[in-house]
Amino acid sequence: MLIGELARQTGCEVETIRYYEREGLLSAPQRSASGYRRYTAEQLGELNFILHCRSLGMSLADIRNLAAFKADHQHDCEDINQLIDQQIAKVHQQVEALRLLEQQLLALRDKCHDSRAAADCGILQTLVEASEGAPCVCHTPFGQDNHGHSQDYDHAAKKNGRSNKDRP
Amino acid sequence: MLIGELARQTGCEVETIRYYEREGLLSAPQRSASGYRRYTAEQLGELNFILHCRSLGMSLADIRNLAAFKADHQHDCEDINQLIDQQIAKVHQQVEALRLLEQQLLALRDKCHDSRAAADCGILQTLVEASEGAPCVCHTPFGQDNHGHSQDYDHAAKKNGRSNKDRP
DNA sequence: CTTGACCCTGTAGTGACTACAGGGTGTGCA
DNA sequence: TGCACACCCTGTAGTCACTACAGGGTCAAG
Repeated sequence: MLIGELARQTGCEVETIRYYEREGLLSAPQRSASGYRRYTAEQLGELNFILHCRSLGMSLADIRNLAAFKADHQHDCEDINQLIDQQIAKVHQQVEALRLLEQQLLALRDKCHDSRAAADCGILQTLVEASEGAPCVCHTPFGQDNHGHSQDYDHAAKKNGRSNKDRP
Repeated sequence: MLIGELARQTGCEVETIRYYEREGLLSAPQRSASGYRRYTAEQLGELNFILHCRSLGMSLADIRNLAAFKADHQHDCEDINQLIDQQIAKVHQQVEALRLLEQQLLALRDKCHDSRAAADCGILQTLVEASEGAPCVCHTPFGQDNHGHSQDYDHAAKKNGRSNKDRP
């Protein structure tokens, strides 16, 4: 099977497949006389494994590790469990950070519901005052006196990633 | 004030400040005879505004827009409200996607609690079977018969971002 | 013989930084 | 005066997981 067929069967883009090969995640396939990649069912499984792990939010480095464990049948699976535990912890932290963020944004949003001039906008005023050192509604949503900003916000929200599906 | 002092006062790294200037978010400061950047209190406020917005998860592009609205006092603040609404929607989506992810990982984790050989590890087995087309516990956590993987997972978790705080 | 779909390599772009290299400046101290 | 050392400068390249081209080659059908 050629790379385009593999792409169709897995829903993975051709260029992503080549990228995984370059990164050493996917084993290099045999080549036809003209240099075309020829994939087997085994490699289809390999790619599906990678995609499944990716859909669980694992990094390519994690997947590389997992694949190594998979190849080494005698390896103590405690390492696998740990990898999943770390992934759970990471995702859990992100959920918590983002939930806090959502609360902060909602508190900020509550500062203005009208259509006024920017100069009178409660949201903008709140943001400007916060930048001048005032305690801000968005970072003190529950009346706490916390100076500075949330310490454990880890920029999880900075990537507004999109899947293949919601692209036009 | 020199750039190092501004960095200390804001908790922002020197190189990030220069980056914001390059990106046009922070106005270019005056320079000393030897070319050193000299910042005023106004620019301190400007940077704090940016950092505050960043801590709310806004992109630099959003912050650029917001700063433009801020400068144009007569601008209808409906645009500001909309920007915050979009940010809330984005964060909310990410929270939902990550919560689903967490459930999936927990379901997977439940497949193995022992210390066995990798060949017998329930987690690994589940992942391998899933890559062979079997319905997987992690992507059918509630007994549904959903083929393929979660459609609205938007790679929110793929950036395992770290803040300044948790670096060694 | 041409068309058009497919394949190849290699490079550059994304976002929001971060990390250097290789140099210049400013201040304090011996 | 010489030197150490902290600070500053520009410019470039790296991070992650792709994505998008450019510029070319291959292959089957009509």
